[in-house]
Amino acid sequence: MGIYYQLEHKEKNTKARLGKLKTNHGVFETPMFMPVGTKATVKSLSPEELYDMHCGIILANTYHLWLRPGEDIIKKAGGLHQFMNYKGPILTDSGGFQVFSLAKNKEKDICEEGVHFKSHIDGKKLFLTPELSIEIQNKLDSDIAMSFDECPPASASYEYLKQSVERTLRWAKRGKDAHQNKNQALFGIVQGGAHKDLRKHSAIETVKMNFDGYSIGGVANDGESKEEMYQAIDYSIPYLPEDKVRYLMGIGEPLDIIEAVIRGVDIFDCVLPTRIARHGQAFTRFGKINFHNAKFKEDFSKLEEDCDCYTCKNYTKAYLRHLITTNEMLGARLLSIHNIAFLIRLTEELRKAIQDDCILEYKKDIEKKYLQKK
RNA sequence: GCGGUAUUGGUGAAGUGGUUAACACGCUGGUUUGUGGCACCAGUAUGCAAGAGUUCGAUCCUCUUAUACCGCC
Repeated sequence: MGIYYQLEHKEKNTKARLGKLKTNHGVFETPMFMPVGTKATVKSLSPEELYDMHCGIILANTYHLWLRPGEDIIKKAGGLHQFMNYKGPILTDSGGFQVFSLAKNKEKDICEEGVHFKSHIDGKKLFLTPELSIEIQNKLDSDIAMSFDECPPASASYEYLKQSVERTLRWAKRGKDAHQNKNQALFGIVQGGAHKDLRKHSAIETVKMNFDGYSIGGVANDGESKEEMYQAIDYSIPYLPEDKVRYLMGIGEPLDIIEAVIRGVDIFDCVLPTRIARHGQAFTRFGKINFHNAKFKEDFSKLEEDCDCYTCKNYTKAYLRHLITTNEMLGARLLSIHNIAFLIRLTEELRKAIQDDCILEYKKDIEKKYLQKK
């Protein structure tokens, strides 16, 4: 039955919206942050833990699962949910982003038919097409599949972006035609860099194809500025239908999430909470903190006193610093738990603020604390 | 007591009679936004055991002292 988005409330002063997304694996409220589990695992967390953290939906990656273990094995296992024992909704990214990062020579490797690139595992030559990406995702049986798009950086030339948008539209159509799995939703992706006309055109034409939801892509791949990100959102949102969910791909800095929600976005995904955790950093209300910093050596307070995550309930900063500086795997795990909990809580608070029509005040409050640095 | 060898930053250590003493680790900061990559970037000895001498110039040569290790009495 795919998915169903229900708009529940529009915030009075901004474009922020509160909604519910119904999937075959449960309902979750939006705005929502989606942790990234590229290889069918959110690094260091068990699927059960994630589920218990009220994580609405997680993301897995078509490209990585295609290479290992292969979509047929996952199909044999009974689909991605069965395979990884995750009860909640799962979205699969199409591999479009990996194409961007793995195709060496863009001109040569990206052609109308699809993309040539080399496996990051063994260097084997691979060819991914919109049809193949969708076919793989059909087999993975995620709740939401993503269209296979080209994901150029906003810094690309206008001419390049213009052609890229057209190609992504053609690929979207091909993917939609190839989509077979009736239980799986399919999202379209709006591209066009930070150009008003390209975003508008991309959005309008993508919406014409009538996808189950819409994404804004190309804002988190190669040093896009905040300004470019906001433009990409603002130029796309007006052309997206109200009754479909909106997903901003790759964004996860707390303040960026707030800005994007205010501009009308519903869902986010980002590797940041788990990646910075592995590098010893944690989100807090008072900004990001770095456990490599010597000042935590004898700090026996909790990471965040008012956070109810497993890490904050049980461990001190001094211990977390010790785990991080000694490169113990528990350190990365405990910080990942906290960082994901932090972003989930942030979206919870945003939903409350939308409900109460006070998201601008909420933003001001959070910004003041977040930027002051402890 | 006599001989030999050694003594370079927090650590392990390169090195040369001549502008800013290599490298690694550690340490101190920072970066990370649809995850190939627990990664990347930056800073970190005004000084080469101490003192004196030779020299235009010494961490590198000479002497004295200290310390360590190895022999011998």
